[in-house]
Amino acid sequence: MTPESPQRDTPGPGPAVLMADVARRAGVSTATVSRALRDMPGVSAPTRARIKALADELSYVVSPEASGLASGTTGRIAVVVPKIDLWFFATMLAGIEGVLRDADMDVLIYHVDGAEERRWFFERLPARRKADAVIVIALPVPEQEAERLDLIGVQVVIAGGELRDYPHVRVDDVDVGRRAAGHLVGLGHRDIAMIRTQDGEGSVWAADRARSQGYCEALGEAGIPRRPELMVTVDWGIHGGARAMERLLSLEHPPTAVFAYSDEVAMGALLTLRRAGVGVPGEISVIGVDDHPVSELYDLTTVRQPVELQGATAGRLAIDLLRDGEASPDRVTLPTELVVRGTTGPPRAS
Amino acid sequence: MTPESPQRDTPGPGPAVLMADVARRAGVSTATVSRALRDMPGVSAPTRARIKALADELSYVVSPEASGLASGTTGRIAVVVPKIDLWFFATMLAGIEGVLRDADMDVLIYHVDGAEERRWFFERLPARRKADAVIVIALPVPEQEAERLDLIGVQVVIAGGELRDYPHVRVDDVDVGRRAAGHLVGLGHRDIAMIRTQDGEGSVWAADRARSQGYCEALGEAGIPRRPELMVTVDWGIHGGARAMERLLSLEHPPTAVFAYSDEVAMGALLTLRRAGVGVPGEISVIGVDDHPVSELYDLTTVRQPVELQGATAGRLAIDLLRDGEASPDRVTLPTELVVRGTTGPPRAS
DNA sequence: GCGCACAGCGCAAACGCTTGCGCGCCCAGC
DNA sequence: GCTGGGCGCGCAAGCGTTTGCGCTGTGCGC
Repeated sequence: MTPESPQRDTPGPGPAVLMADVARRAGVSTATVSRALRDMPGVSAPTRARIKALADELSYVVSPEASGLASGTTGRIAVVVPKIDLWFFATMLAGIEGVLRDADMDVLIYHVDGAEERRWFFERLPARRKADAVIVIALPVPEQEAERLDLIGVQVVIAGGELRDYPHVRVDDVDVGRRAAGHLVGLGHRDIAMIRTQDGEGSVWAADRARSQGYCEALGEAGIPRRPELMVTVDWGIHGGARAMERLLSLEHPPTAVFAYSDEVAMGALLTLRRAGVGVPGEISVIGVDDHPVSELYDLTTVRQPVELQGATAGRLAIDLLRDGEASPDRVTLPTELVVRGTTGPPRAS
Repeated sequence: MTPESPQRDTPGPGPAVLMADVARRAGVSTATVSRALRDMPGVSAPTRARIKALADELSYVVSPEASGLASGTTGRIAVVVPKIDLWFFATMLAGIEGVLRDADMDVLIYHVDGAEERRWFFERLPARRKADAVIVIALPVPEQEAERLDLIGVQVVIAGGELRDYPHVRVDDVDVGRRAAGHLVGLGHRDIAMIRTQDGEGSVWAADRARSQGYCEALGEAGIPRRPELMVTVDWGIHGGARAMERLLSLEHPPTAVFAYSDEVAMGALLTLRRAGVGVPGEISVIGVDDHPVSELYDLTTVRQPVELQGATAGRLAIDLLRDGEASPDRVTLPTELVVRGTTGPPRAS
């Protein structure tokens, strides 16, 4: 009779199967199992195959804790994301998650929404020691708080913007603004408004500032005098856009064209225009930024930016940085594209 | 003078400070430091205070890997989320993240979008051994795949739906459907359509099935004969809603009211109606589900469901389950609420 | 005045891996 | 036939915490 041995062939609740179990059944040491499973040299092909098959059969998975302790690595990447319920950030996150998953990295998220949470995050740095790298999706951070990121002790990558000297992936928002306003100028508009945005706490984000600058530059190059009252600032989102448009319509000389910070803002503006019975683009043209999934449906002219790709690129950057130490360009600017649809046209012949 | 070139390998103040460092400086053993920092008994108040202050000063943080290895716990909770770029899921995630962060738990996300990724996820179970619990945000899973969740070896909680016998947090979607359709019936409508949805791959999700059932029940109770052609199924989202409405309008006897699976679908329907010049609610009433942030702006009547709260509740449930083993009710149904706004009204007197 | 209980703390054994090093063994080259 | 060099693998020392247990010293009851 063979000595009674625990028959936990069928994995299930109960003590997890350890590397030692695999090693024993394979008749090798745990060292060899470890090397075999991670495709490290020093294991013959047959042995490696046998071990892998066995591990598979026992549905063995390494303990990330133990592995991490021993190797000094976590296999995780932290992602700091503000306003996760906004399309832009969620999509960016999806892009990041995709490449990280393909690289067998886990994704830890830190939702940092608002100034208070931001302060808390940078004060406590809860991500410390928990990941091999940190990806921060663009959010406004005072220099003083940003400095604390160095304490985190791992690579930091910025997605969708820039921060200090950290490697980043973004689009050229000044160019975006110039392009959008330029399109309107090219159509013959001279009274061009811009709807700027701020978050719920009144902070203007860097992307907004850049797009505004582009807008100003485009008007300047066209020799169009600035009309400050055509620049309105509202809270993000559809609501803000709607309110902004109301303000613009109430002007003595309303604009003939509007450049909205984002497509969502533009949709809000469109809503107000429709309610007010103002023809688009007959009386007023509208252009946004993003190419939000529903923009096509609204026939909205926009400057498309590759959001998911920005996330994916940032993820890849983080991984490369981790592996090669110093690889690939570490300041990436992705291209944008003007998508002309039905909400922009020449100004009404006056 | 130190001609030594600047080391770029100093991303932080040298090697991380360990518990042993804290212990030495405090003149105690690491055991005491460990207990002190985690507020465990066996440490005098003065000692504890001294240790905490010191740890703070050295900005010490425990190694999650080491701590995890020793304690057999990870301090992490995995969240499985489909379609993270949709408002519903992102908001649910935000709710979960909030309570978990407050409980000092980290959140690992697994974006499982589509059948292929789903199969892959349940086949490999990449979350295994990586978290103390898993929260699955409702997605359709074949029984055969769902069974594999047991292999994960930790608590599983379902948010926004049900799955097998796992504890869950959700709303009563049958009731939601009954309520929405009931509202329309109450207004006097008899030709009530429903726009159902499927995901990009043609699967109808459980919530949709439930709401449809509620719809049928409401009509049945009112003695309204079913007109199968009034039940159309389209892909999620605004686009789907728009297309569905087009189909309904092309019917020989179009409905006088439409119950859309969600607010986003309803918005698509509204868009089509506006384009077609159909008065709302004059000629056709529209009701959705969710109370999406922009629904108010569209003056959309809807059945509100507490999305973020569902997430938060699921998170809390997971934590309680972890701590007390078996606490609190583990099958929670949150209330919904009919929000009557401007897109529903009595049918046109015929 | 003698124990006894208990508070406060240290010792050291896990926890489950990774990895530097060393030891056979087989084969090729002289 | 000897030797040198790999290759394939095992040994064992960590990796930084947690935690059961044991030790000391104080205060209290009798």
